[in-house]
Amino acid sequence: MQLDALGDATRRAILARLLDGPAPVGKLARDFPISRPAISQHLRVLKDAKLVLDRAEGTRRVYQLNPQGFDSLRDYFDQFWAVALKAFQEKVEEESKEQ
Amino acid sequence: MQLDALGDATRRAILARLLDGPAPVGKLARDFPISRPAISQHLRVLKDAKLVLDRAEGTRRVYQLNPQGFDSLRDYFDQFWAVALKAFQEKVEEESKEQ
DNA sequence: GCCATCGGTAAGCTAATACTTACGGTAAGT
DNA sequence: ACTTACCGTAAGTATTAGCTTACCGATGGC
Repeated sequence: MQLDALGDATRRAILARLLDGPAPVGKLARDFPISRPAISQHLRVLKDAKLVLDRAEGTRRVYQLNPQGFDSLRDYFDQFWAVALKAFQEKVEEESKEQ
Repeated sequence: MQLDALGDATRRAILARLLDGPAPVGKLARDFPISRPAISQHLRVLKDAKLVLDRAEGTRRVYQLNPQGFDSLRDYFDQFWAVALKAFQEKVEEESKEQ
């Protein structure tokens, strides 16, 4: 589930960083106060969640956002949201009936 | 941040349960395989994240979804999504240029 | 007033997870 | 071929987070 991967502030920061464009692991590591292996581990979680994808580029490994994971997350969220909105609406109607 | 609260499967299940309507703590606890205090603790996290709100009802404490948290979460997500989409688009354009 | 129900919180345990250092393997440059 | 740069993974540690039991206060019914 994508939300498990998003439950960590560092991973969200990495994703935010990738909004500026693809970046290799080393560059990301330099931008963050934690070690390169730590970044690698976060990237693996994000990759498993399909939130990022990677490609080899010479000796570097470039990571970028993966639309797929965000799509399915959006679907999940929209669906939840639709049901919730309906529930709120019904509640409001009920309350106005009680008046 | 709401995403920290959503990073736990049990809390997501509690929220999904609350889609069916408001419920007191005890009822929620009976619907889940964990103890009542555990539910209470999850509810506190959800409340801090403004994803649920609670009201006293006699000796019971009834919890329900809080639109506020979902709104701000949606804003955050939409904003991220907009930037990401733009990034993808620019990348596609760049690639077609390179052809 | 007394007892039962309900729920929040504290304390403590355990398991998960985020981090570090150390190592190894691959690609590029000289 | 040798060296350098880059990165993933394994192993170990420490912090965090979720859970349980135990306790306490508050409300409501008798």
